[in-house]
Amino acid sequence: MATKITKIEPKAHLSAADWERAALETLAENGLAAVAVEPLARRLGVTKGSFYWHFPTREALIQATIERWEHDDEEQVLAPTATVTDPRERLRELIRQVSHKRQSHAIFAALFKAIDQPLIGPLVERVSQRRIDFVTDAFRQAGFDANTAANRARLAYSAYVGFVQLAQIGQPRMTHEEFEDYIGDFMETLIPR
Amino acid sequence: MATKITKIEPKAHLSAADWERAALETLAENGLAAVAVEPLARRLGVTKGSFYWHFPTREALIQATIERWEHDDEEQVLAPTATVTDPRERLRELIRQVSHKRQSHAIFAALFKAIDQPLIGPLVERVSQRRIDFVTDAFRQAGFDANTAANRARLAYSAYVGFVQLAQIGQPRMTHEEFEDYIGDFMETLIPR
DNA sequence: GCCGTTCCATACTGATGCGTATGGAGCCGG
DNA sequence: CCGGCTCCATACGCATCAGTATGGAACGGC
Repeated sequence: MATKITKIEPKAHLSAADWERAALETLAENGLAAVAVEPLARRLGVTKGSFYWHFPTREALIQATIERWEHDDEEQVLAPTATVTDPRERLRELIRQVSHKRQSHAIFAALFKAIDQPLIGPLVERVSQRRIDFVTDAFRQAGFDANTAANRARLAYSAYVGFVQLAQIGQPRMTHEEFEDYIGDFMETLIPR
Repeated sequence: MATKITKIEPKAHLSAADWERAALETLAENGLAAVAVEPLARRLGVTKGSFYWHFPTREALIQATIERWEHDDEEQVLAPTATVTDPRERLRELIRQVSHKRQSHAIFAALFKAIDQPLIGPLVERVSQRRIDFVTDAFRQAGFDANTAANRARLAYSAYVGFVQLAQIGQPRMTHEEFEDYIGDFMETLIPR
């Protein structure tokens, strides 16, 4: 009767990867603070006796979880669009790719909320640097001088980060069409023709 | 006798406003979670016996603190620039005003981190809506149609929110001059001439 | 000087989390 | 079929924080 949030139940035996998956989901849904041993154990239908067999500490779980995420994320976002040769089209493709990954947005927003944590701050910094560099390169190849390209990349990435934050409160109360229109204006404003 | 982290010490008697000030500072420095009764009491050099005389609960302190902030913030940011008649110049003035308020950025970032809290989410939503509306109006007066103005305002506000977040990790590792240059490009890109 | 109000200290309870210690159930190779 | 390995349950200890109960010090009005 009591809302148990999200219990997953099955599976006789858990693996470390199971804990990491549950941790990432909980991170996206309820933030890093909710990635706690006992609540996770309840969610998985076991007790923390199980957890401490797979991981030495909570920190180790978080470490493993975000490392996996960092790896997967780069592989699925930057790498595919990097193959587009035309820099403007590459940027547009990146924006199209990124703008629809809602689960990814939730995770990224949760990471920003925990940016003061020792494991999370450096992570977000690494990821952000890579992404900004990626976008900066594209703008340079599109004809901007180094300085202007860096500024434009900062602006674009800031807008992305801000959007992800605002999406949390449904602030841009937009329909799907309005959103597509926004993305269109976004690209037209930031990417020169 | 050992001084704890940022102890404020003096003052024989505290008022509710003293607690609210300490709460806002702690919010900016260490986030909402750090706005806890006992740590705050330690910071103020008293015990929580004092706190519970001034406030019925921790939530009441947070409520009072953010209400004061919301009021002061609107009065000090939007109201002054609203008097500028030319819409483009009004936007530029707003950007200039906002871009240098570091304490305000820290508070706003902390609020976003706690956006899932019942008191904070609606607050951020109210404030964001006001600001976006303010900017949208300016863009419309600058000649944009309603739809494009709304999109441009969303973009500008998202970039602001994202910047505030990124400033936390010193991500835009910029000198003062680089920052001014960025703000210049920011305005040139988003505000038509 | 007495007294009540203001402000705070002390000492609880209860909840929740991390981490540890230990034992026990099930399965698998010998 | 038995000892050992894997995986987990149970029961601790320890810490932190919200909130309560109660008493006490200082101070002003009378």
